[in-house]
Amino acid sequence: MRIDVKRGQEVAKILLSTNSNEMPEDLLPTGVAKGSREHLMFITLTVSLDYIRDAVRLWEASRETFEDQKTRYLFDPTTLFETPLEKITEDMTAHGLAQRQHKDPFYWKKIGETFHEKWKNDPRNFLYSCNLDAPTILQQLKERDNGHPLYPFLRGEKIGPLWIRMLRDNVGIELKNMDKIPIPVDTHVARATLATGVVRGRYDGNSRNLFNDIRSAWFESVKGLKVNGRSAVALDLDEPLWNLSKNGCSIHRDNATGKCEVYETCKLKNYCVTGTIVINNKAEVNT
DNA sequence: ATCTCTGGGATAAGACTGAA
DNA sequence: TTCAGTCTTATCCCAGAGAT
Repeated sequence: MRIDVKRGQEVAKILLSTNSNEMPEDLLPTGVAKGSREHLMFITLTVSLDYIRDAVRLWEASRETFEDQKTRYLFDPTTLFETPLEKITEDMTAHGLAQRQHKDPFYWKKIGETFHEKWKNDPRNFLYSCNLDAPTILQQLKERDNGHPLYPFLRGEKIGPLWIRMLRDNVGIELKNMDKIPIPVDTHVARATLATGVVRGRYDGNSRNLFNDIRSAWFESVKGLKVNGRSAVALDLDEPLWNLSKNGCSIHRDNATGKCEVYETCKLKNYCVTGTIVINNKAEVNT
């Protein structure tokens, strides 16, 4: 695969200059103050389940769970620590929050327990212990206890950087060295990157190597660009790329023409490439 | 003839595990 | 460290049954 940095810069420039669209995580549960500890817990625990499922519905289910007095405790680390797994499982199912009926509640509880036991019930203590340095936070998420991850689901290659971005964009926490954090590559970011030809060529195999190329592509492409008067970072492209694919590149994109349903109005239509783009747990690309 | 419903099969998806 | 395989369930698609 070839990484076209020049093209990446042009695409990034256009994406950064367009108004941001709403993301599934932007809506707060009623009664929660932006930037509060409750908000931070809401974002932190919900994002841990933000994979292999419809993101819009996940965040909806999580809001409902928070707004229900009977299940709100699921967002408090100390109560998670004290509550038996069976009860947590039952309550996470009530509003459709748990999709994988065993794994989701088990790891949700585990994350809560870690914040209870290590960080006095408040993830902000964890962030301060990392000196609010984004790369340190990512690295510390990998910590294990007797071989068991302390932050399961939060520590992954996609979720980790996604959490960092949400800390900045949603919770409003300023972190250092954000330029060192890779873009969280999910199917949408991958499809948008490939459909715009920023990474292109032939690929058939495990998607991991391809995703590495995509991360490099955006690291390189944002260099020298500005957004809101500061230097742009790769994370700034997560939201626009995600929406680009969600609303376009992945909806009935035609391999032969490269066009999708919103082609005519898309600001990036001049960058559409033709050819196969298939992203599953394997990737098949020929653009 | 046309609809609604049901169930089976395939598919998608990212983290995790364990083997190499 | 890398790679292949496992886990898990909503959703889509389609065939066939049954209802109108």
